[in-house]
Amino acid sequence: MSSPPLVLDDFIPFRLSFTSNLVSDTIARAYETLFGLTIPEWRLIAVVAEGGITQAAVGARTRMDKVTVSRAAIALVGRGLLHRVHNPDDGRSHLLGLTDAGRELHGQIAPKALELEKRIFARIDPDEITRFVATLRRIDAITLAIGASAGEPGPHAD
Amino acid sequence: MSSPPLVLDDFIPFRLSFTSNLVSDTIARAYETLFGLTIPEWRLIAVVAEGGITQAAVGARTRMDKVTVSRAAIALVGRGLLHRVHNPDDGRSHLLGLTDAGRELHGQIAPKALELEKRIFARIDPDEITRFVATLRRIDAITLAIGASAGEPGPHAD
DNA sequence: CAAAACTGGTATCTTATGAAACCAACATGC
DNA sequence: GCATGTTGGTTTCATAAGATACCAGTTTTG
Repeated sequence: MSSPPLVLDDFIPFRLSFTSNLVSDTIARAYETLFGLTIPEWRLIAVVAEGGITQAAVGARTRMDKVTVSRAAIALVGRGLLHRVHNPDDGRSHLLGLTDAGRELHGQIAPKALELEKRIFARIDPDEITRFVATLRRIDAITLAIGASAGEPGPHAD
Repeated sequence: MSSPPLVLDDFIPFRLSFTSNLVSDTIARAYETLFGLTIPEWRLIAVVAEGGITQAAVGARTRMDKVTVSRAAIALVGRGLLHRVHNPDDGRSHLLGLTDAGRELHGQIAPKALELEKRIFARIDPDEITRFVATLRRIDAITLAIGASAGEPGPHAD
């Protein structure tokens, strides 16, 4: 009845976290030095660039804490990269959008991000990557289903 | 010459971080409520259980910051779960080991961790998991190789 | 339409994490 | 044996993140 020995090195949640942190740190460093952006800020720009969206929606899509989103938004508005327009459908929320400056920054940063991604993943067989991402999504679904009955908080780095 | 559009949802570093955080948070919550342990503390116990080891070695294996390791060690020693013996080979470092209480706690926690792991990954085909972990390790190797020439800091959650 | 319950967003407080400075114990070179 | 540099570990300080409480608008229900 005894369990198999637990070897941290083979413990999947550990491996997942390990790799994620490795990649995140590498990328975070690049964003920081290249554009002076934190991960949440970068995420916000990326999501808003895909179309006008409210903070709540950003939180839902990225799983960032709403406080984190709020702070990132304030910072970016302060830097003139983001603007808000009153949401006609809901007086509480504002629709976020990129300013010209924001759009321009996004124009610079997006290719850079894709390049970074490529630098890491280019050496891996495309099929393998496809399967890998599919597995990630599967894990998401399962974990969300489990977490729904327990607790379900949030993230940080890329 | 224009890049493909960047969709955050398909950006692999984001997906990786997303899933990692999801899993980490679920597990962290369990450790916290069940055993009053933080992730670094739990990691420390897991690694030390595999054999006497110094803090520096823990840091190398888990990629935890040495400060984080230090704090976790202090906390666990304070709780009587860990003890240190002078390292005969090096007067600066101590060898960490589990106390009886620590060993007992580990005996409880390890199966629980494996069970949690199982709960998430049991529904996925074993081959798929094997490939998934292999890809994680491949990404580690690549990222480390890249990061070696740039920056290379540390982690947090499981 | 007023009271109750809810939701988007922000301000405040607490805690976790990393950077940097620091101390002690090695290791080398001379 | 002693200056110089390095490494294990802790303390201190700055900051990022989440929990909580809160406010202002919104929906519900009676």
